[in-house]
Amino acid sequence: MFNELKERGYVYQATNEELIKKMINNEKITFYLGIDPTADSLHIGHFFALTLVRRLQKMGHHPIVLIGGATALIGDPSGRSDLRKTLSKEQVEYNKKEVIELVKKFVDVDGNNPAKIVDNVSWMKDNYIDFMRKVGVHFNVNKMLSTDCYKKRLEEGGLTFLEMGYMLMQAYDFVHLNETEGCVLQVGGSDQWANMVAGTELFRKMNNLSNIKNKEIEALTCPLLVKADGEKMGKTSSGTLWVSREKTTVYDFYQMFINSYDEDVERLLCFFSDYPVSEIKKMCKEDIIKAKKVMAFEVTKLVHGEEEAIKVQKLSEEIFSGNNPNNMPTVKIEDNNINVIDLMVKTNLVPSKSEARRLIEQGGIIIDKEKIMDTNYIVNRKEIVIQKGKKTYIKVILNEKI
RNA sequence: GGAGAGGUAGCGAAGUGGUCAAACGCGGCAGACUGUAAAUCUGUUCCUUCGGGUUCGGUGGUUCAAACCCACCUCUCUCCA
Repeated sequence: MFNELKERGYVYQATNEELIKKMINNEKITFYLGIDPTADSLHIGHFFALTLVRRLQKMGHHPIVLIGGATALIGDPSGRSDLRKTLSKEQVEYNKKEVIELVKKFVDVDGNNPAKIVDNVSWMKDNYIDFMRKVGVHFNVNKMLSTDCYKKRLEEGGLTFLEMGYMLMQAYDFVHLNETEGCVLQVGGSDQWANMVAGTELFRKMNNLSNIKNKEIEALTCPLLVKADGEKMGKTSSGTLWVSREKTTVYDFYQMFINSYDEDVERLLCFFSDYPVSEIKKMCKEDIIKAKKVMAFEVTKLVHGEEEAIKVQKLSEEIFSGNNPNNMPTVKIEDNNINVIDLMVKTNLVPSKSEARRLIEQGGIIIDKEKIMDTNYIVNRKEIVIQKGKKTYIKVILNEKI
C-alpha cells in the first residue's frame, strides 16, 4: 500500500520512511492533516493533500482533519517573504465554517471509518505562561532560524515573534493529537516539513523517549503541486483556483486542467485518478491529448462530481469545436444596440475600455465567428457569442431585464 | 530610543528639476505557428468622451514647471541599544 503511494508520487519527505511504510502496510493508524482556514474556500493545493487523506482512509487508516482555527489567527510564515495579513477572529470563524463544509465533501465523515474534524482552538486556550513553560522550552531559536521555511522571511527581514510562535503551535497540535487521539502520523505539503518535524521532535522531547523504539510519531510530506514551469499550480489570471464553484466556476476549473503542460499530465493523473500507474503511463505515451482530457475530467469529477464533470467536458468540447451550445457561460445585460467596447466592459470580459480597444485593434475579438476590427461596431442582435482570444468564449443575451 | 538606507506601474529595477505616462527585465494579454500543450517570433501592457485626465508611500511647501528640491508624517530594511 505504501508503495502505491510512493509510485503515485505522494511521498516526498518522511521522518522515517521504513517505519511509516510499516505503519501503513501493517497497521491501522490514526493520522492527521492540518488546514488553516485563512480563506473561505480551499484551493487546489489543499485538495491535493486531501486526496492523500482519501487514499489513506480507503486503506483503512483513520483520518483526522485539523482545522487550524487557532493557527490561522497567527499565520504561517513558512516560505513567505512578507508578513501574512492578520485575519480577524470573525473572519476566521466564517472561513472555518466554509472550509469544514468543503472538507466534508472530499473526505468521508460517515460510514464505518469516518474522518474526525477537529479545531486546534479548542486546546490552544492554555495561558501564555503555561504554554511557554510546557512547549516553548523545547524550542531552540537558532535551530528554527536555520530552517528553510524561515529563509525568505529572514532575508526580507522583519520576522516577528508572532510568526515564530506558529511553529510551536503546530508542533504542539501533533503532540496533543497523539495524547488525545493516538495520532501517530502527520501528512501535509512539503512546505510544512519544518513545522511537522518540529512536532515529532517536540513529542520526543516532552516524553523524553529518544531511546524508546516504536514510540515515535512520524511525518510525511507530499510534493508541492507545481507546474512544469515551476510555478505553483492553481494561480490563474483571475486569481486562485478554488474548489468551490461559487468562487471558481466548474468550467474555469476544467479549463485550467485542460490547459496544463503535457509534462504535468502523468503526475496529475496519478494524483487525481485511480487508474493504475502503468495504465496512466501508457495513456500518456499513446495519446497525450486524450490523456489530458481524461485527467481534466477526473479532477473535475473528484471536486465537482461526475454529473458536473460530464456536463463541463461536453460543453468544453462543443465550444472548442466551433459549436455554440446552450449552456455556454452566459451573461445577460439590459442594453440593446450597444457598442462592442461597452459590451465587453459590461460583461466583465475586460477590465477597461482601453483594454477592449486594444484587443479589437489586435484582432483578438470575434463575434459570432466574425472578426471585429471596428471599435465602433454596434451589437444589435438579441444574442451573440463573443470570443476573446482563443480560449475565452461567452454568450451574451441582450435586452434582458435583470 | 540612536545612526544610516530606502518606499517608482502586477513584480523586479532604472530615472534624481522640464525632452517622464516614466528605460529595461519578468509576468500578463493579443497575433502568427500549433494540439485549447510547450518552444519560437511579432505586437501590446494606467484611464480616456482620443481633446486630454490621474500616477512614482502620505500631506503640505518652493518653483513658470516636481517621481526628482524642502518640511512634516508614515511604513520597511541595516547597524547600535
